[in-house]
This record gives sequence, structure tokens and C-alpha cells, in this order.
Amino acid sequence: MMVERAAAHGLSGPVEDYLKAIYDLERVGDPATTNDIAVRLAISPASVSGMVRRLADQGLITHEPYRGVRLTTGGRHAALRTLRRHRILECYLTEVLGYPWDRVHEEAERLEHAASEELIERMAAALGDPVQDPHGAPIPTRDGRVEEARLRSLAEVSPGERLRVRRVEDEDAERLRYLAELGIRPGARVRILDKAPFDGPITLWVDESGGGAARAIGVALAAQVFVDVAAPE
Amino acid sequence: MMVERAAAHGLSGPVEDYLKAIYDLERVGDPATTNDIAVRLAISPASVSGMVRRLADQGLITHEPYRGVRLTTGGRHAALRTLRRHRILECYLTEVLGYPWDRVHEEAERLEHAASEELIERMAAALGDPVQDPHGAPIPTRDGRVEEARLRSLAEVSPGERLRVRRVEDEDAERLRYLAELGIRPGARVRILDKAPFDGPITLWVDESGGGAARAIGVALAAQVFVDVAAPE
DNA sequence: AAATATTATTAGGCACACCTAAATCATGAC
DNA sequence: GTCATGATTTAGGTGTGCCTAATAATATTT
Repeated sequence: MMVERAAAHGLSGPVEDYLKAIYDLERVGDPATTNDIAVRLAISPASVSGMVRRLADQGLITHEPYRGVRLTTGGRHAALRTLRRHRILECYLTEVLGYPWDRVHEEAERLEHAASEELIERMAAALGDPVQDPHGAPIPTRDGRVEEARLRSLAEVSPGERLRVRRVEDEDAERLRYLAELGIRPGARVRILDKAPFDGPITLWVDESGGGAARAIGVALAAQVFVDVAAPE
Repeated sequence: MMVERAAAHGLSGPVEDYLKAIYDLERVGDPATTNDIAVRLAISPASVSGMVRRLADQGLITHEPYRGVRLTTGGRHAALRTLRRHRILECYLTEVLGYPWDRVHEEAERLEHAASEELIERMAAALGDPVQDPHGAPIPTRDGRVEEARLRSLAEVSPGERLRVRRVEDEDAERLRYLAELGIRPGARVRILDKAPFDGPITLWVDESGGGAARAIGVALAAQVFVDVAAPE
């Protein structure tokens, strides 16, 4: 007899996590390598090898040994369904239940595997079908379409231009809390004042209601903040 | 390295399900037998034997071989925490997200293992700390207290008295849908008109706004509907 | 009290998802 | 063109939670 999955979908929690990770790594650039995935999920490369075989057997990814891994159409759809669930949950928890910015990711990470499509759609409806989550990530549509804006990170941008923060990585609660303290969140207007050489601190001006403030952050943190050129307001 | 549980609590989903089942069986009467648990969870008795050992090792239950199983204080608290999560979720899904009566149990059954204490308390607060779920089951308090009213089932009551439906079993969606059609839900006022012999049908009068209707149900279904003597309104 | 039926447990397996340690493969340096 | 380094895979193992089939303990009948 087949093991009855506790999940609300055909896939186990771990499988959904792999697909999300692969989607995200692929999005940035090249095919996801075993190692990339291992680092992302904080598990050993050997474990990834095993799971990669199973995912390939199920037709969710293609695997060129020693080359990397790509999602198939089916795998991509599964990843986007999970991502939709995750991001709608984040919106709902934040907007309706008053969850703090930095804790929402963690809760959504668990709920996304258990929440049915119906629950997610009820939440989406209650929110008026949001198009992005609290960290600025776009929410895939029901039929699995997203447009991932091609944004530059603060680490890549040169001083001068007026910028608008569009998105921040949401994985790490502490970092998020710190960014929030600095006023760096989606929608904020910023301008880079200076970049110290040798990966030194990046000084920027953060607009705030009634003024603003100069802030300095390291390159690692700046790489997790994505911006585009600010539309004139 | 210890396996990181996906659960938001110390216990795995299956363990929480066992504890809930044992709690419920104990509540009705004698210590839960291996077989009872197996039937309740729709798994083989052999599997229950194995899990029972593990639960006993963890100090969640005591086990007298060939006698049955009882929750320890710790086990009971764990069961009540899970039950609280389940029932608050049912309330929230019904009242805030408009979930239908018959589908709410299934969704809560999955979410209860993933939802953190914080989420549950936020939902409870949004609802004004409800004291019972949509099927009439009492919600344990944060500190693990419940009073389970000693109710009689419709199958046990004699014709004549004016009754009020207090609670119905929520496991089976189809049964719930049928009961709802008949107007039999917590709060409804009913009176037994007749009980046919040899476990024959039970005929009852169900008050409805602007009248009422006579309905007949079988003993199996009647055993899942719990009532007390109607308070004069 | 012995035979039978019921109930519970043990024995032996399987799938999943992880681990460490030991090969193996690929590639850029020399 | 070989070699070392780093990435990847295989080999072998763990814990959880389920299974079936066989065995053992208890309860019931005769």
C-alpha cells in the first residue's frame, strides 16, 4: 500500500523544498549544482545526490551528472505552486494577523506544505489577490506565471542614482530585523553615497518621512537588497 | 545529528495524532487498547504496538501490555495542546475564511502539526478566544484545561424530552453534510418522537425557524450526535 | 481443564530522507 | 599530458513510521 502523504499535495515537504531551492538557484543563473542545493538546504551533498535521482525519476528535474540540475516544466509548475502558497501565506500572516516582518518566513515555510489550494485561494481572495509578498517577491499566479523583475542588488549599483528598494531576501530573521531598523524595506527610497574599496562598507542615504539618514552596511548584506532606479514620484 | 523535525513543536505529526486518538478514546471510557487506536487511525495493530513502545519510552503514555494505554500528565498536556490548535484552526477557518462545516476538519488536521503556538494565539485573539469549535467540541485553554461536558448521544436518550444538540462528531465530511441538511447542528433544538425497536430508525422533530420538520436517522448516525436537556429559552 | 477465538506482540521488510566516509570524475595549473 | 583540487557520487548506516505474516498471551466457550 502506498504511504499516505501528510501533505495536501502530491509531493512531500522535502521534495517541495528541493524544487523551491532549485527554482531559486536557476533563476539567478546557471543550472543548480549539487553543492549549491546542499548549501541552500543546509544538508550534505551526498544527501542531495540521492534526492536528485528521485526527483529525476519522477520527471520533476533533468540531471546531467557533474553538470547540474534543471526543472522540467512539471517541476517548475510544482515549484511555483509552492512559492505561491508560501508568499500568499506571508501576506496573510503579515496583513491580517499582524505577524512581524522577520518571523513570517519561518511560519510560512512550515504551513506551505500543509495548506490546501483552497485555503490559499481563500486567503488570496481575502487580500484582494496580492501580487507581491511582504519582502517584495512576486506571487506566481494560479496558473503558474510569474515575472521575476531583473533587479540589481545594492552591491552592484554605483553611487549616485536615486534608487527604490524593491525586494529583500527573507531567509534570515536577524538580518531582516536589522534592515527594518535601518529603514531598508521594499518601497524605501535610497541613494548610495559611497562604496569603500576592497569590499568595504557601503554608505547610503535612506529617505524617511521628514528627512532621512545616512547608513552604512557591508557588502554581504547589500547583496540581499534589490533595487531599481527610482521612478520619479 | 538529530533529524530536524518539520513540526513546530517537539513532536512529530504522527505522534501528535496518536496522542489525540488516545486522549479521545480514554475520554469515552477505559484505557485505549491497541486495536482501538489502530481502528481510529486506520493503521495496522502491529504498527500501533511499535509506536506505543516509543511513546512509552518518551514518557508520554504508560502501557500495561495486553491491558491498554493511558496518557501521562505530559502526554495529556501534549494532546490538549494539539487539540487546542486543531479547534482554534477550525473556528478560524469557519468564521474568518468562510470554510464550509464539513471540510474544516480535514484542513485543520494537517495544519495543526505545522502551526506554531504564536499563530494559534493570534487566531484565537482575532476570534475573541472562542470556547468551542464549530462542531461543539470544547477548546482547551492555553494552560491545558478543558471541561468535557458529559453529554448523552441521541442514541441513548428516550423519546419525549426537549433536547438541545451540543456537539457532533466531526471526522466524516459526508455525515456532517447530511446532518447539516437535516438541520442537526450544535444549538439546534430537537425532540425524539419515536425509536423503532431492534436498532431501527430514530424519528425526531427538529425545530427550525418558523416551524420544524420530522426527520428519521439510523442508530449509527444518532450515536454521533450529543445532546443535553434543552434549557428553556 | 482444554480447545478455540480474540487480541497483542515480535520478526522481518520497505520507503523516505537524512548522515559519514570512501571512491570517482572533471578541470585548471603546471 | 599529468596531477592535484574540488565537486559529485557510491557504499553503508540511522531513525521514523508504516506493512504482512507468524507467534504469543489472554479470554471465552464447551
